Amino acid sequence: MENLILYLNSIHPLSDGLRNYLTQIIQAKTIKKKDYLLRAGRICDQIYFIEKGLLRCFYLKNLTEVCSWFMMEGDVAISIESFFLQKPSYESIQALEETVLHYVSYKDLQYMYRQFPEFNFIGRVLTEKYYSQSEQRLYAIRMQRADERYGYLMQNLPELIQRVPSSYIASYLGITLETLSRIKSKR
Amino acid sequence: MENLILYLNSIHPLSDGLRNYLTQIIQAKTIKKKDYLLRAGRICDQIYFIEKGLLRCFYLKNLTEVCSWFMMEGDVAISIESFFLQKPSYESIQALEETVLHYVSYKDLQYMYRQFPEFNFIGRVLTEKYYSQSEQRLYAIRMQRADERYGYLMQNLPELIQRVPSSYIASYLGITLETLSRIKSKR
DNA sequence: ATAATTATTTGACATTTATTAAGTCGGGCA
DNA sequence: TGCCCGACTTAATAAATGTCAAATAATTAT
Repeated sequence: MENLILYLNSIHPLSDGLRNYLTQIIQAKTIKKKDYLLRAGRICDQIYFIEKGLLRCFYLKNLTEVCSWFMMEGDVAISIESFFLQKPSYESIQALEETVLHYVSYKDLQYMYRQFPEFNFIGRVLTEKYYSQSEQRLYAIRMQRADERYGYLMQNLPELIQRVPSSYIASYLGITLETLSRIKSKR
Repeated sequence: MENLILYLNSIHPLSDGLRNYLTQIIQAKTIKKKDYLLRAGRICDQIYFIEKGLLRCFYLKNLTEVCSWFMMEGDVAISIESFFLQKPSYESIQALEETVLHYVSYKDLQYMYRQFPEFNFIGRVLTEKYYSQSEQRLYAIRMQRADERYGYLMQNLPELIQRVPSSYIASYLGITLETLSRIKSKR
């Protein structure tokens, strides 16, 4: 938990009150490989900070799973629309490795935003950061040919390709496992 | 400008100081059809609020333009990564119709975030809102077949299809004008 | 109104990727 | 050891979309 508090403090100094409050309400949790952090249909009402591990975010489309993204050490894990709008999630979040998390509830977070105005500064900066990353992904996903999208991932997040099974990478790239296999063999 | 201030106030009440400051620094501007709000290569250092009109955001890819999104009345207009990270933009923003805007500079915005903590609340809420919308777009863009992506746009933003020339819609959907034309004729 | 320009549609063919099916590889375990 | 299972690869064919070219329709300027 110290890590997380230090990180938040580096964005904007935390008042003693906020620091104490955070220390009291931040919870910890470890989930095993294949366990779910969120199941489609439920409202994402916790915001998680990943200490260690790897998660995938996916949804069902015509009975098959479509991988929307991966999250790892240092990332915040939520289902964006579900958490921000507090509506049922269309996507699920599942651990691909044993994962260590810290988290707070949506309610506690809103309470902090009201009670400790400086916390909005931190929330804003983090939201801007993840929003920027999401735009980068949108840019990458928009590349027309599959081998270009793979190349972009290879260039920018080679670690993911190592840690994530090919089937999920293919799903994320919007191609079949077979096409991914052919792209790899051509390089 | 009243509109914009009322809108901000509805998210979180503005202190008198903030309201006065805003009144002083918000600028207005009208740009004509085909004029640019931002050119690729430059840093996006203004954040705009669209009073009336329509803009497109696009970038160059192998000598051809790729449309990344459209923005209209009530939207905030920036190039996300360029503005948040204050780095040169890969995309340009151009008016598709005569457009009336209000805006403030990045510097003024940062000043307000420091000087008027409550403004972070508003900034955070708006960032969350646009982030959610961006995720929806990502979801839509990820649909495999072109006719599904078109259908999604038709369902959720039929007005765009009316106001935006087909070539830009096709570019946004990641297909050729010819394919879009065929999709339309099949419906 | 008319010509000139631009936008959209249509057709024939090429390329990319999906689909289906079969084969290979490597590790866990009876 | 050897068999079984899951993960990955390879091949043949089909479907979706792109490319190029031409025709038609709509818009703009004179």
